[in-house]
Amino acid sequence: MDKPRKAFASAKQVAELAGVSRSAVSRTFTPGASVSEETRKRVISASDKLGYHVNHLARGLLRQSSGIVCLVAADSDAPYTSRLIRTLVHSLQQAGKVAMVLESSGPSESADHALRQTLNYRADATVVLSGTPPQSLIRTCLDNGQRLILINRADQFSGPHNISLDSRGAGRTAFRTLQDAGCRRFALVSSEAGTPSLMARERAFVECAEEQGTEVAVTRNGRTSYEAGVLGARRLFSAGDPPDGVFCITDLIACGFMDAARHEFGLAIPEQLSVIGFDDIEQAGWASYRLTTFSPDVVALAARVVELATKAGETEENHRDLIEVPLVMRDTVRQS
Amino acid sequence: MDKPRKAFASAKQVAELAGVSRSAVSRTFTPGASVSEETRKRVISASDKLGYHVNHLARGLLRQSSGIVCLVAADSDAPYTSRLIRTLVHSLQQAGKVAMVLESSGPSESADHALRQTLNYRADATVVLSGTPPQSLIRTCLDNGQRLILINRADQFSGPHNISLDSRGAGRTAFRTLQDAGCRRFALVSSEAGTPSLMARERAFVECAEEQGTEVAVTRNGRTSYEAGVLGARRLFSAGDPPDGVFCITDLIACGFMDAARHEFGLAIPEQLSVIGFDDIEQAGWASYRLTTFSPDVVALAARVVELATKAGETEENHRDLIEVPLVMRDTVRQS
DNA sequence: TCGCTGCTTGCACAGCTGTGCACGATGCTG
DNA sequence: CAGCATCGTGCACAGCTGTGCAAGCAGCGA
Repeated sequence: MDKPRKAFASAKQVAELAGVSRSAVSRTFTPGASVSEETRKRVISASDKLGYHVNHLARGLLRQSSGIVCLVAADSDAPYTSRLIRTLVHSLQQAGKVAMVLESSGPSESADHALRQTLNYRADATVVLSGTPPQSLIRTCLDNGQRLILINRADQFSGPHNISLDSRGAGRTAFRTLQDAGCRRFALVSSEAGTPSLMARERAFVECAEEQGTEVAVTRNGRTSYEAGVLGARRLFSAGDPPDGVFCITDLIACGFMDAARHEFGLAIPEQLSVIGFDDIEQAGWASYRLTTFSPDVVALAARVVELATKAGETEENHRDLIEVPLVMRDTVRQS
Repeated sequence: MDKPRKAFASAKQVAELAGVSRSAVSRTFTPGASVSEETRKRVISASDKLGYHVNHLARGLLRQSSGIVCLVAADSDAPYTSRLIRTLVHSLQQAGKVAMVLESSGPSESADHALRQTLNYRADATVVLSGTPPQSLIRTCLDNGQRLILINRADQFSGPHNISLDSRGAGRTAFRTLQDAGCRRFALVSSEAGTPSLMARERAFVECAEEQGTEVAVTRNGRTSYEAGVLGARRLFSAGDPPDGVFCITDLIACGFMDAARHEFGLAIPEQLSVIGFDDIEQAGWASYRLTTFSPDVVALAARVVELATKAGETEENHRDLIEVPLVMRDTVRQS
């Protein structure tokens, strides 16, 4: 190690080694700039020798665009969320951007601190996947001209792009499907998270039932998790008048619900009990579940996000996308 | 919008509004710097009014330390990997760093391009979770003084920090546990990924069996996934002499293996078949599986990584950590 | 009152890059 | 051969911050 100080080579050093000006080096690595083939060769040769890599911090400083897109999520290890994140990370890379991931769970003070990173690093855009970031921060993002993309949040903000899955349609379709399968006593298993998209699905399901003159037993337990489904099943099947058609607001909940229904209460699915989920997580396709569920097109969603995050010009205020979510029929709803 | 140009406020503007020098602003946001209470108040008031946020790009440029830690992974949506990533992201945030996530799957050319981002952004450290980044890039990282932390890779490099789970011990414990449970015909279900840690577990299990004078049926199928387990079961149970004690190299594989064994071949677990996994993913605890498996302490692992990524001074060359992984007994191994 | 000490504060520089502008060289055309 | 367009190249500036250094100022002891 003969250079303990300057670990990274700078464009200046490359220029000296190649015998050209620093501008030439910069232009070599700027697509569309005017450089002769001769000097380009020499610059690339020199930069390879020195292991030169353009410093994106300095480039971002000058261009007012860091190339960073922030993804903020809570519970980013949940199956659906992690799939979405992975797809986004991949798509962003393809588009020449890079993803910075922030966890917004935990004490709100620390989440607040974390979210400020998106401003500190001058992210080109911020994508809010879940969780409830303080409104004040969202306001701050908007005031600073931060491009903000909210997924599945029906909040009313003037400015950010909104992309939502059609929760309303899904809730109604879920009810009709269960009804068509011959179910009579309906239930809804949810969590206490109170996310806009969860609430919308709940409301749509219940409304649709009321239109048909039917009641729905609703149970909400803790976080949106496997355990929430287990607890939901215990509540519904311990009391009298157990349901035979259940909409679980999430696949994770559905898995817990089905496991408890089968192993604790000995119920047969779909013979005695029909179940529908939402998300189409990987486990929904596993042989132990074969869950009939709504399957959002995550790739299309990610593509749309990247498009919004990348497109520089148009700041169409208060843009809204609504994506329809098809129902995938597997084996947890009785065939009529 | 009265400032279409300069979206973000700079320290200079804050200084002007507060009637102090720009240095004072800088010092206000630098812990341990010398500022009077009077000016600090005025600076903070002004910066709140302007929505000022320190530009970490410029700060990183000057300090030669960006505050960014890169996490590179393949298949980052697999349950174990996503849990590890989430834990790392969280721990890094607590330590005042921020995580940049890179996907190294896909065509090697694009992965190569993605990995260069860690150099472009002058990351303080790079953590390789999985996948097989080209050796040339690792070399480049090291040459540039990049702090590199390899997890579960037994590669021989002089320089990077290595943290590994004790695959060897796990493989041996798995065999002994199955043997003690009375199993006679052993099998190993793995993937074709050929990751160092997988290979080490395989070898240890087979070696231990050979020491006892027993043979092991080994099957490897595709990627490390649920399907790999399904295919493994089909192979092992379609041929004659089916096994009664199986070590699945991963929980994901174990889930697929168990589902196929039960639903396609009607086998009872653990009565006719004992299964052990590795990773202790969330699904391993679900009622449908209740899998006996090895449970790495992800939180401790993450803490160690953060410690290595943060500690500035000591560059103890070629450091190696080996973490023991306890076996969690659930219900998939017969009680003797 | 004088000298010394300690705390603040401003100046100026460094850190690395992208790009407008001017200038020189080169090739093409009449 | 002259004039012009084209292309490549270097200079210098901007973008934003952290910090060493020197200077100013107040306080305190003799």
